[in-house]
Amino acid sequence: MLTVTTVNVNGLRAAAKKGYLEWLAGSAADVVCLQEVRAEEDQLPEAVRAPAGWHAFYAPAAARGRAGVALLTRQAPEAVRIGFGSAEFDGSGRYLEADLPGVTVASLYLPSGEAGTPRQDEKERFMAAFLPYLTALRARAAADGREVLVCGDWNIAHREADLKNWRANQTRAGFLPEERAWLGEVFGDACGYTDVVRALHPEQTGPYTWWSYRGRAFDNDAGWRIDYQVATPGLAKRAVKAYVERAASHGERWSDHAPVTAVFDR
Amino acid sequence: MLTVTTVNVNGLRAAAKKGYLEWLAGSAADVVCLQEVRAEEDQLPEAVRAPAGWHAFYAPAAARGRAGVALLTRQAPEAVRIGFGSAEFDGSGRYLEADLPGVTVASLYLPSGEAGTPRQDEKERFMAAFLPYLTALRARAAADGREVLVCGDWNIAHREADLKNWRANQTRAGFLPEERAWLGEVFGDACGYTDVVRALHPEQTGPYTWWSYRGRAFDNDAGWRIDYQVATPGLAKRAVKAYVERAASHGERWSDHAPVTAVFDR
DNA sequence: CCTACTAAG
DNA sequence: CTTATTAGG
Repeated sequence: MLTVTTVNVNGLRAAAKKGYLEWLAGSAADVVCLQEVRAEEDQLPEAVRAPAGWHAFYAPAAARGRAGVALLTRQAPEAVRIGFGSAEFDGSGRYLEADLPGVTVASLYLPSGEAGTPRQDEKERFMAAFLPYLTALRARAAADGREVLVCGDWNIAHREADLKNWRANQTRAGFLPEERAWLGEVFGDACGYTDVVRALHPEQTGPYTWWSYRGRAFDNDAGWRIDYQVATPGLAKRAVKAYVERAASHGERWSDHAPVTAVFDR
Repeated sequence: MLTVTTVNVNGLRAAAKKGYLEWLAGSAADVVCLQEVRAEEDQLPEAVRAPAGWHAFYAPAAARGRAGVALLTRQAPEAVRIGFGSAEFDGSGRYLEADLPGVTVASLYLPSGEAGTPRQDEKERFMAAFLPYLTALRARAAADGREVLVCGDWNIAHREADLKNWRANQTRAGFLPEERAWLGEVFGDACGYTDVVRALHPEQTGPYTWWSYRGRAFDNDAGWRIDYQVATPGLAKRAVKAYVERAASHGERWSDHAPVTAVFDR
């Protein structure tokens, strides 16, 4: 079995003060993908930076306190790589991948965007550069006899079932038609990846993975499913279980996102 | 009797959440002078902006969240003026005065400074501009048959008894020789004001009015006396009592400064 | 609303 | 250490 969890921690230092380490201690995952670390390695307490029993790898953003992805693995990876060959984004703390036996696992933090602003243009540039990489990655992995799993905060809800108020959000970043279409391409024949959670739960609403801190979004379950495990078909077929930890195992919420876990047969 | 209190609140919004309003409700003062309000009037809850039973006047800084002085009076003043005729400082939220029957009361927040930096130059420019104003204010008030009381955070400890570790602080802003000499001029014959608390307690160490939030300054009583009530001699002679509220009446500390109160005979 | 940053104290 | 700011989410 291979168990993988992905979670946007919304600031690893803050999360660690609110229960992240207790959650991690109770996790049975083999690999944990983190997004929005928002810290350099040397800003993290040792127990947070490299928890006992884990190998930890970080891809911080050049801008202090912004973005940042990480990977925790129980077994040492064969290789770890930062970025996806983009001059603009490789130093932005948004993509990190590790080769484990038979599978490449990546931690992705796609830009959030904001409709009608330069940050939406940035998101679109990221999407434009990342789709061909995903296609090439799948081809490369297939040639090597490997599977691929790209976990993270994709900052796009794919379909109407993936967010609470889809009608009101059709003009908001994260549910724009062009964003949904782009994610459709990721899951389409040419690119060829599978949405692991949706494949196992095709009729379910959500499960949501993010609830804004504004208003009473969490209490009202006004959530979005924007965190995904995106797998090559051979790996997706081996998925036996997938779930979102809406209620943290240890009391309070330590992020505005919830951990998304998938279990794969070997 | 006229009772006047001055206190640097270090952010009125934060102070209000920690006990300032409860302290004010227990105050017997006729006039309260506030410094470091750090808010526009419209950023303050109504109960904080204009507490019941008080007339409230504000002189905010042009830079949001910086400096800012205020005056609370139980009786409506005859007049209220912002600034002291300085193009550089009148919009900086550092000086506000009100005419009450027979006395002009001012709330002053002198720049903090930092030795060897441009902020120390700014402090020195303020001092250079403010001393002649104090002299003129006294003359003008005398001609009108009024007394003057300039209350506030002067950001200078006058003598060795006015801070805990004077030896270690001789090169630090707030106890530099030129700053001490300048305050000596305020209290000297040419300018002619009196340090009300020191006049009533000539032999006492302190009483300190500020303890840094850094380290354990408050617990160790490593304080400075930098908040003063500075009066014309006729008013200073009427002072019957003066004290510093090191322990807030209502439990916890709501500022790094303590209220300084003086009671004057009519 | 929340987490970072930075300036100021 | 604490208060604000701003940017980003």
